[in-house]
Amino acid sequence: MTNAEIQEIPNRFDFSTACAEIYEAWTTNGCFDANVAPSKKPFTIVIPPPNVTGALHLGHALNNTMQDVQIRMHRMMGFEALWIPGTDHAGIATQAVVEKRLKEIENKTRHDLGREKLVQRIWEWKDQYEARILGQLKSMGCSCDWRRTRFTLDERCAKAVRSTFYDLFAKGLIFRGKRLVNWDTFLQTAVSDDEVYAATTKGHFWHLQYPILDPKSGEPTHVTIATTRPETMLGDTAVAVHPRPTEALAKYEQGLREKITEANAKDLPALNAQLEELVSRRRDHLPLLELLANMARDGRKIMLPIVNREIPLVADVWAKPEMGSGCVKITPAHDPNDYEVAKRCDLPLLNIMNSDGTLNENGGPYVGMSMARARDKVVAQMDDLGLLLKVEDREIELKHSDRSKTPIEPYLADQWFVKMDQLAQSAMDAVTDGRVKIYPPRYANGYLDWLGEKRDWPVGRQLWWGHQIPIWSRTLEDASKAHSMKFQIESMPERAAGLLVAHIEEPATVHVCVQEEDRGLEVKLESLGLTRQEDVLDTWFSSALWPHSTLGWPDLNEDLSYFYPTTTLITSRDIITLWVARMVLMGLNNLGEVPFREVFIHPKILDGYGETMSKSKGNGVDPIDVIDKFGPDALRFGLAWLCTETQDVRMPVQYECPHCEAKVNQTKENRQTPTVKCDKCQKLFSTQWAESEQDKAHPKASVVSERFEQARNFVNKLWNASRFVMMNLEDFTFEKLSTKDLPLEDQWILSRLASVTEQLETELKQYHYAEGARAIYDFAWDHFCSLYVEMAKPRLQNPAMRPQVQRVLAHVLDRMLRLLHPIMPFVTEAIWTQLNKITRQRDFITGEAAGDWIVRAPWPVVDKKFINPNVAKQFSHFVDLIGAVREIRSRQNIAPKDKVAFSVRCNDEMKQLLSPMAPFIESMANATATQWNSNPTMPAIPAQISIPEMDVFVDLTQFIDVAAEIARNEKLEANLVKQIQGKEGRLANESFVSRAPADIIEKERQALSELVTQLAEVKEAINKLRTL
RNA sequence: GGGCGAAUAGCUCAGUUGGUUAGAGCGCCACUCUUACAAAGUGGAUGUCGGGGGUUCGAGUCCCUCUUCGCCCA
Repeated sequence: MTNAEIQEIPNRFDFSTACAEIYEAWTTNGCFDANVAPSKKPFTIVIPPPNVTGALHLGHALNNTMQDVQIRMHRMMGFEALWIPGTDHAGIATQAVVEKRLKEIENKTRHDLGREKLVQRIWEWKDQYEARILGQLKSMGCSCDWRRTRFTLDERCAKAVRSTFYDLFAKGLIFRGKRLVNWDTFLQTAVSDDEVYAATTKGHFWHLQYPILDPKSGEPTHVTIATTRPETMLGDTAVAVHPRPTEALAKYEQGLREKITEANAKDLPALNAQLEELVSRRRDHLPLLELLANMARDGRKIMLPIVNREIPLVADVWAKPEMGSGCVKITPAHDPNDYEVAKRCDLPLLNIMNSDGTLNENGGPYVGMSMARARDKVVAQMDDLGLLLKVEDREIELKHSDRSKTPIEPYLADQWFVKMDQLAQSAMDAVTDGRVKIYPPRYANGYLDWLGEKRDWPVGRQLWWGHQIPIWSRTLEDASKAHSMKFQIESMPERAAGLLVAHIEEPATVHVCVQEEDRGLEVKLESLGLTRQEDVLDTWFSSALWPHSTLGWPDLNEDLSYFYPTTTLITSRDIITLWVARMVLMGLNNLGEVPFREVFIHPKILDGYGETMSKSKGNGVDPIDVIDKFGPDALRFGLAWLCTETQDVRMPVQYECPHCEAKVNQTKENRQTPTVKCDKCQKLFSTQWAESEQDKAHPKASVVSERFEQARNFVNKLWNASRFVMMNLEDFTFEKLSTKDLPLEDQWILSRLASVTEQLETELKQYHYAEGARAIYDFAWDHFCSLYVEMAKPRLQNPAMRPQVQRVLAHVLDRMLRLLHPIMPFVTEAIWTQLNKITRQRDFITGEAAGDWIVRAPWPVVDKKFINPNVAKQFSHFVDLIGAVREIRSRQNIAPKDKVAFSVRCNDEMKQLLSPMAPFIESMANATATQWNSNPTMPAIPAQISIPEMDVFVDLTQFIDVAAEIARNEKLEANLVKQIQGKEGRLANESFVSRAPADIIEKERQALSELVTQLAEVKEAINKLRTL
């Protein structure tokens, strides 16, 4: 490259065109491909597969940047670095989105379309979003091995899922049972606890009376119960009362009294009121409860109104004597607690609801009605019957489905489960014994607590989008027929071949699990009257296999044995239990080996109000918007800078007005509206919510955050520093430098470079991204650009010095680029390419010529002999001196073009050290030192600054602004007085002097005496200035 | 109700085993187009470290407690 060409390099890095080209070049040259390489150590990461439900937001950008930094760094370090990309089918979420659109646009339900056609639609959706997501990752610079892109519903994953399911079924770890599930009546599927959120809503507490059948004399004629869901009375199969109310009440009272003795004043009145109420309850109500408990033991029945069904009065501890009437209705098929009661008391389970949320034939007169409508009817009828005692207003914690936002109905359904006890234990052991390390370690608690509950995992979903459960079933008339069918099936040759397993579910259902896709076998089973289970598997079932299914398991190939276990998993804290824990137990089950050695949990990105970003809230930021405005390197560096260990990242975001480019803060009010009016130009722009033609006619604003400006500026700084270096490499000659006889500034920058290399490496390996980013930022900006490059300027003008400073510049720039590459891959690659055009020989330590791609360049190896704390200390004197002169200049308002003179009071050693730096003092502070000695002649009008081991006297004869100088000194004086008082106070304190360590006391004494000297000098200076 | 975390400059965040005058970026003020960079340079101002107690010669840092916020679990 000629000098003229270098001069033409623009002074901004044009990321908008360059990055796509660079990325294209990386991929066509196979820079991200990883293959089995026995001579190298593998470094493997599987991507937490993003949902194909929607596009990626900044949280994903953070997650993937953190992974790419590790992958790129380790690739440079010589590992065979593999990053496997892919996406997740996200069963319920994706089906819900597609169904919702189907309803909105075509007014159809999934049943109008049928299973096959709906699934087809979802595949189309998936194709569209998968492409978008992978495109976003590429725009961010993610260096995945794209040849290995997987999807949790693709054939390979399907095979892994099926093998796993079959294996667990064969081991007896999969079973079907009736359970109460969270039923989403809109989507008509069970949803797991983590797909449910609770919302406080206004409701009522209805007090109802049920007549007692044939009460004996002295016995009550009715029991009173209270409920927030009166319509469920239709499904009541008992009323419960506590078996030993006196005892229970006494125990409750004791607890309350204990609480009162420990309570603080604030809570006391409420607790005392509670106690008072309890006492009166014991007096007035307890006899009735004892009577009812007796009646329950005596087998008394109750006539359930409306449906006129006899139900028993039972004794069970679930009925709390301290609450309400002390009696509670039992609806086992529609309430989790009641379900437990029914199991204890052997009560029938009566389901009153259809899957669509209407009442079934058990709903008596209200069959076919929605639950909500039935509620009104039940209440009205009970009122007519004179059985409605009262209605209270009450706030209720109501569970809602996260996907459809409709209230959850607890619903009794057949459900498939994975037995968790052994599996959970294996995953707990892996963390407790350190085979899997979680960073930061505090997150291990939640993981262990959750697994410790060992709750069976409900894996069935009543959906069409997902891996269909590979079980064919038939319910026979009786157990013996079931057993003979099981025997018949087990006699088939496929059984011997290990392709099927049959189990009996009591009393008379045969379940056959089929090991792999085999239409012939399926037909055989179907000819025996078996049908396939309709349910699909929970998405997390397939995600749990991700670290090994992506590597080809169940085929035991080379990739698997080389790259598995993966090295690290980088993810967000909200899926530690749902995903991380399940990957560990599945990896152990399937391969006998943990899926990863380390787990790094990174912070979450919140909006300006501290809320998590989400598409539905409208506060999500598309990383592409940030990339368009600031470039991918700025996005990445900005995220790394923010990625600290303890804090989530709060990120206020702005709309950028497409008319005038003004920033409009995103608020809770405007983040969900289709259009927003610009504060500045008052014109309307549209947002992601614009749907109507009218709204869409306004240009769309991108959503960005000012947080990335610093990083964008840093990219630019780096670009221009590189440009400067390249402009000065025209006559560059390479030579390996000896470490001896280097001038101080060269020693210093090489020392700093070695230190920062070590520091960055250590920080990044520990996932301390923010610290690493800060270290390299400070080095690049403050040390390299602001100091070293500035000091290089006069040396470059000097023919004798020019060759060496060129070499140091080239060397440091080269290594600095490599250090920055994992965080800022594009700009470093762009500069690398330019540098290659000038010279490939830049590293004077190794002497190796640079390769074509920085992405494949070796990571700089720290050469500890360059680390020199002494030089760093010496150099800081120089920095102090420059700072002192500049401060005087600034305070005195001396124009930059005006040269000043100064003298320095210092010892001989300092003179030896700093007087050779005269050219730099000249170029960086436009100042000349006239004297360096222990007793310099004062200028006629001096401005004095004391810095460690030196007093600097700037000659102000030409420039004096007396008032400014007095002000500066007075401020200094006040500051010194304050400090002196503090120190004198401390040293006058008897106990400080007697108890503090001697070195601390000595330090204080010395500091004090220096301060006293300085104060005297400042005072003298002020006096002198006043005489002028 | 239980657990984890947070509260430091106007904003977003750092702050090592307790030890001089608590830092960064953005923003703010002043001055500068000095031949890499005005997305820059130089200098400057800005803090009752959430409140209250305690331990200590010494607390942003350790302990207790309260308040507020976030997340997880029940």
